[in-house]
Amino acid sequence: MNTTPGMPIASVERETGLSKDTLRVWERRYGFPTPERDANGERVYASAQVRRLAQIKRLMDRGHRPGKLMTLDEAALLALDEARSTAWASPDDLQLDAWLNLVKTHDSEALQQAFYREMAKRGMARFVQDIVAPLIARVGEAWSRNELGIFEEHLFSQHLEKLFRTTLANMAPQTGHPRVLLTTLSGEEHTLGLLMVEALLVVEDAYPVLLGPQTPIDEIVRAAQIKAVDAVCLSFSTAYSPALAAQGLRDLRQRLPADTQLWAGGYGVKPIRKAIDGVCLVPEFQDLFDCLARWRSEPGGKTVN
Amino acid sequence: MNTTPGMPIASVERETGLSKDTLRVWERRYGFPTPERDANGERVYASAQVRRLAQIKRLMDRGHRPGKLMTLDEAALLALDEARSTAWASPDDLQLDAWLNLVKTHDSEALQQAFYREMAKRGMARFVQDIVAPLIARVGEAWSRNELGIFEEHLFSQHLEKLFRTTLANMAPQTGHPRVLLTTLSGEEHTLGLLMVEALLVVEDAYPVLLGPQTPIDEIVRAAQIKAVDAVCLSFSTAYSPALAAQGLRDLRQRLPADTQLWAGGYGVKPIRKAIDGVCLVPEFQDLFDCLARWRSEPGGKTVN
DNA sequence: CGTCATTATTGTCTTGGACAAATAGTTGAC
DNA sequence: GTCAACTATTTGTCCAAGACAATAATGACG
Repeated sequence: MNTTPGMPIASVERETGLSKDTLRVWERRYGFPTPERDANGERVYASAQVRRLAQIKRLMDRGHRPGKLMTLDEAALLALDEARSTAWASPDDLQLDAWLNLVKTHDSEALQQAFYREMAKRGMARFVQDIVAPLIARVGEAWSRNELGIFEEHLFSQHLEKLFRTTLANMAPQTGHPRVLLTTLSGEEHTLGLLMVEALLVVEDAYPVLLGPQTPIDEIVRAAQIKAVDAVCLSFSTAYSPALAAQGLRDLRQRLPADTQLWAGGYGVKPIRKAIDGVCLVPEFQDLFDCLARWRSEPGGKTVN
Repeated sequence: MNTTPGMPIASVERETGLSKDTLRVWERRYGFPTPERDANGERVYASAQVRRLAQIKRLMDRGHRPGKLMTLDEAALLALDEARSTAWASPDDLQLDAWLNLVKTHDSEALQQAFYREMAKRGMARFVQDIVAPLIARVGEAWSRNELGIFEEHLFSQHLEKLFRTTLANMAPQTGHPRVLLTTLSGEEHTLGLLMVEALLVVEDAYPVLLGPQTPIDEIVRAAQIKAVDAVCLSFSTAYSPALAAQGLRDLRQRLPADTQLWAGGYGVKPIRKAIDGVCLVPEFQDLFDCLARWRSEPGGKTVN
């Protein structure tokens, strides 16, 4: 029996990354979503609507506004999804499509081998920028289009995690500058971004200190002092609310010593338009090298205001 | 003169893990916390109260109830923090104390080397059961007693993750029976338990499929079918509500094919008294070997596709 | 001492209103 | 035509007080 019982609002919040408040206010303003009610009068969302909400969230992270998206039908939303895929055509696109297919068909061994081969061929920096980052975006898009499920996405993530962990273990740096603390704020649980940054920093002779995800702000401050790092680098995925990210960065910047730099990277910082004082926004991996170069050009690593 | 002007409710939610709703209802019911208001009438929490909220949250995770905790003063809370769970001494206890001290003093290199040495000495199975699992419990206790911070706990977890990932990568099994899917339910984000189980399964010639944490139930079912596993193994940490775990296990058992076994492990299943039909509870690692042996002795277990 | 029914506790959901930050649209000066 | 400043709209988050179901604690009874 494949009955679709529907989910409560808390599950929808977890699945889509849209807050309960947002879900309720959308229903009030736009007339979408239209959840049923259970015996207790609480919202019960049909799974088709949850999928659509996730798709809308993806499109919003790309810059579209909810007011416009709500008026569109299924076909129009799908057209918007397709639009960008074709727009960003690059020489590597065919290869990425082939790999996306390996993900869809759960061909774990072929995928793993292809990863190692391509990393050896291009070197770490280009591998991360040209292959891994776009492929992660592709997988996310495919997920939002319901072309693959959470299962495939998790398996894909596990392969990448394994790849980076083993590669990094073999590179094992015990020295280098600057020393960079890698973590995320509470609520951001994606680790892959941190691993990619760690790999890039290691090949650039920096010394990353990987702390894992979800560290409260005052613990980040304490860790930065104890580990004597020159910079703190945070990662934000698309799911993280830009407003929360900006607030967290301001909080952290205030408590962190002035001579400790603060970098913020990942797709989640792209929607942040307004620059935050004393925070270096790193929306693309390329910008990470700029941050690194800027630190190295400064006298003694001291920040000059 | 307070250097920290205070934080909005969203930041407190992020820092403490208490929902906005909970924070507001506590204020209404118990008269704590007592945030100031800004010009717009929105709550502004003093950092001292945020620290106290975090402390209360820790005590609640250990089983205390908020209604009692709210009436206590600073000293009484600290007394509860210090209160120790009954620890029975074992020959390895001194060694565990020494290692806990390495965690407290952030001596990463010494800890890592001690781990590898001890694993080589005892073998994987005994290393996991006698050293890693008790040490994780120790670290959890020390954290709840405020003897070490989230920073130290994160660093400790990262070392263990690195250890297991690299060891597992080198063992890299491509075959073996039974095939076991490893994951957690949504809401349980701890991965270390899964990695330990994976290591034990590999040395026992089973074939684990690591899916990572937080897979929705219907995706677990789909993954089990596609990967043609003989069993699904879930992990629950102490933080996970036993009632939620039991409910999730019943739901999953109902949707999973009858010939696919369901194992549930971790400290989180210990409080589950009532056996669940068709679910094998694995509170200790030793019980995992029993499950494995039982599968292998069953007539259906020997059939290889 | 265990088992069942009752009572207390506690987190989450509800509604509808309000407002500030961000974005879009408009006007005017150069 | 370009850029700046001003106004209008959009949009996410916060607030209040009430309600209820799930969990834990308590008491009654065999």
